[in-house]
Amino acid sequence: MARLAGVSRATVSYVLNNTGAVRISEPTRRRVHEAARELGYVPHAAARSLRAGHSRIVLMPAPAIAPGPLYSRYLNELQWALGRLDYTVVQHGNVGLHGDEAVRAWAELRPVAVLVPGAGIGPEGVAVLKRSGARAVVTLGPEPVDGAHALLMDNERVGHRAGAHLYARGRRRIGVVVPEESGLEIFSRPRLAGVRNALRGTDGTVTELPLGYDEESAARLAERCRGLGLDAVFAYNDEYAMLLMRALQDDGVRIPEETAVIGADDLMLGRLLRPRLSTVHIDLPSGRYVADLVDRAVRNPGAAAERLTVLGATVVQREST
Amino acid sequence: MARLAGVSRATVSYVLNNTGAVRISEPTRRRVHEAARELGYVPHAAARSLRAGHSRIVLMPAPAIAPGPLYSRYLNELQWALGRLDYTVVQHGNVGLHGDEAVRAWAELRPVAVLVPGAGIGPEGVAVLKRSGARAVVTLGPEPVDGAHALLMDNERVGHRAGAHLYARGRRRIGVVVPEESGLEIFSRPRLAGVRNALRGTDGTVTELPLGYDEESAARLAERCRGLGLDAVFAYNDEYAMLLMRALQDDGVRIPEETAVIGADDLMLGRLLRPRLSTVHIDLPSGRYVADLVDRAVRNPGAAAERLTVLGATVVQREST
DNA sequence: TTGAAAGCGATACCAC
DNA sequence: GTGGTATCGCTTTCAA
Repeated sequence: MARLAGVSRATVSYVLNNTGAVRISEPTRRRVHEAARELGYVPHAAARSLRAGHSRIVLMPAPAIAPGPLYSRYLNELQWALGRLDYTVVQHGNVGLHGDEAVRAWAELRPVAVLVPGAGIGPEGVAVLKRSGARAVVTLGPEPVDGAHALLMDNERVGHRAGAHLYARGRRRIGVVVPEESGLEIFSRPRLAGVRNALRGTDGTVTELPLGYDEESAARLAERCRGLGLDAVFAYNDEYAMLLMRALQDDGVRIPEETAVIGADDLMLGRLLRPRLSTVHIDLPSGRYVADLVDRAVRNPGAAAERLTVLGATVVQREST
Repeated sequence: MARLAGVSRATVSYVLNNTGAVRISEPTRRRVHEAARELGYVPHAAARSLRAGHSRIVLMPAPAIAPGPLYSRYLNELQWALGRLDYTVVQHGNVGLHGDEAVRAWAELRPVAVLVPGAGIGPEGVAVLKRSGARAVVTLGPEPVDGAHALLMDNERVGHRAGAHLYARGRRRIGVVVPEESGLEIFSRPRLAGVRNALRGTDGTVTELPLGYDEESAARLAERCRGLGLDAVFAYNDEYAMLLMRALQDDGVRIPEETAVIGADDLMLGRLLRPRLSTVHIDLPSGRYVADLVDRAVRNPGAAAERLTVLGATVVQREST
């Protein structure tokens, strides 16, 4: 390539990588830089990582369905933080690939670390990734996976907080909205379980309420709520809560007097409703924090897998409960 | 590697790639497959694309700020469609990189095609990508870029539709909400311009209204609206519309009688407000369609750059206008 | 039907 | 200081 600019490729490599051990004369450096710019030279990541035996790629599977606005904000923060540590963050769009296939598709890129949200991987998957050169595998999900570091997003706790809050406010017949949309079970099931646990051993009851993300479904569910005699509902997140709350109001149900409603995720829009929507605010770990964990794991691949619970959940009471 | 399983690496390559021209004996194939599974062998994408001279990677820069829920749905559809055509979709998290730097970071991965949303690239950028082996560069944005195929997201039209609608409903003093959050200008500026164009030469006036995504900002703006004597507002999208509408209502403004409000993007949540929010529904091209365009461009890199306007905008009148 | 060997681009070591 | 050269994992051509 740019050795057409007068020098050998080795020299080019030295110059462009600013190798400390070897000193190149200033005129030569300039010639190389100029030639590079002129030819629009861009190093070949594949060749480099082939030679080096590893890449600086941190791979994340792109989620099949956006879990909510929270996630994309979080993702950007994380990308920024990893970028500062000189990693290249890459989201792999493996829609339609499952389990093993997906893992192999990720492994082909030989990422130095893999960040898996949800439940997209098992112990064998982790092993495949590690054998293929990944120095760190980090899961972000409800439970740890053997061999991988775990950031435990304890959604069970979210449900527990909501359940305890409603019970403390005197509610006994509690419904829990679970999205019908598939791909959200990883989050919604633990939230439901959390409510159940909060009410276990009390006189409260918990009813699962499937809800599709559309108005007809909400109208049907509102009607069903009436029949069930519920006095409170915890919805998967604020969007589903808004949907149901509207339908209940249209049915003449007074909120919170007859039925209390609480959501989760603390979206801006929940504050706009009347009554203002109570919610469970979720604290995700900062991007910095996760980025540092990844970096530590990469530098020290032998270390024991860390397991950290990283999801703070606090009830924000507004007017709907 | 798996040649420890009895055969040469060439044979392995044949078997795993199902090469048609060479036939391998069935027992050998089995031995190779078994060994591969046992060793957890995964081909090395870098080595392959180094040798082949090209990859199957379609690269998209990950947007710094999610333009809305519409986008993630669209992205998934696109990823799925490209996956079916055997491309590997990769979102490059280049937060903090600008212009040229970002383009070079993308080029390092030697993608076969690059899909750039927004205004993230200029003609020189396209040239760099092409020199580095990209067989297709496609922009999704307001205006075409030399050398690249363009899917013209004509946000000007969105604003135009909204402006024309409001004017037709008898409104004359029209405010246009523009997000204060940076990164959204690519979408918001053309929408504002569209309203201006729709009202050019009439007795209507257009006022730009900056709005941050929070309640205090909305309250301030609501007050300002009163002073300006506006009788209609077109908001950047439904979320900003909801925010402002709530603030106006809290100020005692009757909607739509005193002030009409219309948003854009046709989000589910807009229907839940009272009055139901009017909106400009946006038709994005199907993932299939864009995937086919990319595939055509890759197969036939010499062809002239296609320029297609791919954004349908229709006013959905509900109760707020 | 299989094996040997060249070569993709970048790098690191070793001579000059 | 600088220029050859072997090397990474894989595909492909050529020979056997």
